[in-house]
Amino acid sequence: MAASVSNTRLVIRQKAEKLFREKGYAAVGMRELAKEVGIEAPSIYNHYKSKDDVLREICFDIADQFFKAFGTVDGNEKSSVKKLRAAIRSHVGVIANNIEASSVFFHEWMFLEEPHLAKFKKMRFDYEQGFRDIIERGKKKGDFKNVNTRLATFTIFSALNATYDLYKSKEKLSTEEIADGIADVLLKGLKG
Amino acid sequence: MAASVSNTRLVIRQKAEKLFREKGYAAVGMRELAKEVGIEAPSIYNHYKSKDDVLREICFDIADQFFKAFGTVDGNEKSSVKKLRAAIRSHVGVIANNIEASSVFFHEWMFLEEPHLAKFKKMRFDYEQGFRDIIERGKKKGDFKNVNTRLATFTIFSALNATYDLYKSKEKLSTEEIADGIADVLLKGLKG
DNA sequence: GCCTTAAACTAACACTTGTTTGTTTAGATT
DNA sequence: AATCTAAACAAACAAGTGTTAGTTTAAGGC
Repeated sequence: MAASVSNTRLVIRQKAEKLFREKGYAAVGMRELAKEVGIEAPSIYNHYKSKDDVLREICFDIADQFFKAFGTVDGNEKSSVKKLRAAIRSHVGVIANNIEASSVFFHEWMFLEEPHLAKFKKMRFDYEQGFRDIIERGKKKGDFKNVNTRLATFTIFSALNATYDLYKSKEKLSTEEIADGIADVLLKGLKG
Repeated sequence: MAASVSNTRLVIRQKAEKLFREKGYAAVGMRELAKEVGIEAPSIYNHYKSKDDVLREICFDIADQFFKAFGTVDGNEKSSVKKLRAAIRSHVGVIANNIEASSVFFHEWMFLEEPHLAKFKKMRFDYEQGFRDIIERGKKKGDFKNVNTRLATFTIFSALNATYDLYKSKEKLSTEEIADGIADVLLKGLKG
């Protein structure tokens, strides 16, 4: 039941995620990708229309996951601090469940071809807007300091989107430790 | 006087910084780079040994600047908070003075060939160690909260190394505003 | 006016790029 | 057993890759 996607197609995608992350999209050839899968390059075209098609699937699948995860953050009843914490946890959770793919999402999206590139940029802006809204409302309610919203959002995403590096390092941290650790630094600050 | 480096060599480097940043090292060809300079591809080899040679000069020059800038951070008399602030200002200052090149430094170093790649990694580790030391000493002195040093350093560098994005955006911020704004968020936190 | 030298050029090399074409293989369906 | 189909393959395409060889151009010092 449910042979919805062939196994080969899935392997192609997983190996693409790994290779695109390791070497960058432009530096990975179709023959190299095929070899990693254990087939010949033209066989990939039985499963994907083009090289760009593989990248597109990776990037937009992660984008969907970010939106879905943010959708679970409760809308109105929590405090801004709790809301931001929940959003950070959701975001880091998606990265944790898609370590290689999310790294590709963050660093290789620029190789998407139009019109998908424009659509991607819009989606990312809309997603980030959710975070900006939390901060704006939090500032008005007095939950947050009167910081520059853009600078704060920027700092948050910079930290969150680099968490890939933490997962591949020696000192193992759980997703909760990473999410809460970063949230602590961002919310309470370093100063003792 | 002081025709130490020809003008063409400098233009090659500047255009390389721009193109490597825009499209990624692997996606930029020597013919494309040459065209941007206004010469033919083989002429580049009168000034640089190879494509990798161009990337190497860009990356290691920025690395030197980071070390020199960190060297100006006063060693012993300041509080840890002031020391961290000074280090952040120095770091952001280097990025501000080398917007394109520092973006290449952060995203394209992986394309360096050995043995330079290994040397680069070591330099970066040593540089980051300076920040880890500040935080460690600050924690011992009670200037900082008892946070996870690695997580804190990670958060700092994630934010600092993405500042390139702030410079190319519409809402113009000065280097001081960016450095102090990020430092404020990191030190004092968002919570009001 | 000649010689040197730096830096440009054209032409080409060997190889790799993403992709298409046409064919074969193997497994499932009838 | 015959048919259909998904998915593999080898061969080849045109274009592009970094780089080298050999040559020409142009400016400066004697």
